[in-house]
Amino acid sequence: MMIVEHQNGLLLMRNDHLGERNWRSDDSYKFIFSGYGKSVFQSRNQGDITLDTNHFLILNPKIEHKQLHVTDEKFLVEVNYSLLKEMADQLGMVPIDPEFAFVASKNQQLSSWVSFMKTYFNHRVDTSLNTQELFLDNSMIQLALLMLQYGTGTHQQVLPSIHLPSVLEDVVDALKQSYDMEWTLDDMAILAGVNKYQFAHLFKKETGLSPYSWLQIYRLLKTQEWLRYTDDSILSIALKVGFRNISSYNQLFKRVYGKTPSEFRLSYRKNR
DNA sequence: GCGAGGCCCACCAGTATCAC
DNA sequence: GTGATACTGGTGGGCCTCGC
Repeated sequence: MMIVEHQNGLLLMRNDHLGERNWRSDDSYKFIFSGYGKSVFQSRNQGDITLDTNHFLILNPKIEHKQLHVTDEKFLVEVNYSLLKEMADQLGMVPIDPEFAFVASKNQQLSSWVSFMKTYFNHRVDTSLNTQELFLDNSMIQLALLMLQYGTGTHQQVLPSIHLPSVLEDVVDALKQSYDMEWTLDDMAILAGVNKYQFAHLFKKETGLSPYSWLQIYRLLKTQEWLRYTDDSILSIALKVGFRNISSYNQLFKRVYGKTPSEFRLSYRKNR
């Protein structure tokens, strides 16, 4: 087991005690990475989430959660609220606290960051405290930036772009252009030129989300701007982006952010 | 009374898993 | 890698509550 503490957070790698009985919650953002096989986490308000190999999850401050299962190794970084908020401000993101979506994601740059950190800490020799402090100063800033860039959340209006195989790239472009249309798995598979089983499998492997879930999350992110800056009804906003009724929109919003669209709108206006 | 939003439930499309 | 199938979760519609 290895725990490295730093003024901006904490890094933890362990191969024992991979399940937790107790609910946890504190004031930091948590970056959780699944390096070997499946990991399952549970949030008190948002249900369970499964991470496959190289998928990550970001938990917001004060989210009550516990880890149900981890394969072989737990990799977790706590990033202090103040660092992430400062980075978000410097990047000119919306003037509210970033809230990350409760979804599994995959990103090559974050996978590389984790891999580099593991190599560094597994092979360091006689590193002085000053050296380690300096290394972590920069590493935590890098992670905070990557989280804001590639973690899905309220600070974004579209899903972060990632490098995809060309067979998926065309489908994702079409979904982005026509997100308000009705799509079926068959439509997407035909566009990709593969059968729907292959397509669904590949899509999940590359993005961390199933095709339909990806589209729903994309639609949901699109609605955030309307919720913040207009007085349009929740119903009309939901219909605008392609949801067919308000109840499915409400359900998804609550599962992803732990609050309803009207609560989201209210919290933004309170903090403005 | 009316409209907006939330909750509940049955149905079915989409997803995960397993066998080949 | 592909296809079948059991399971999951999104959808649609009815009903309830709340505020105007």
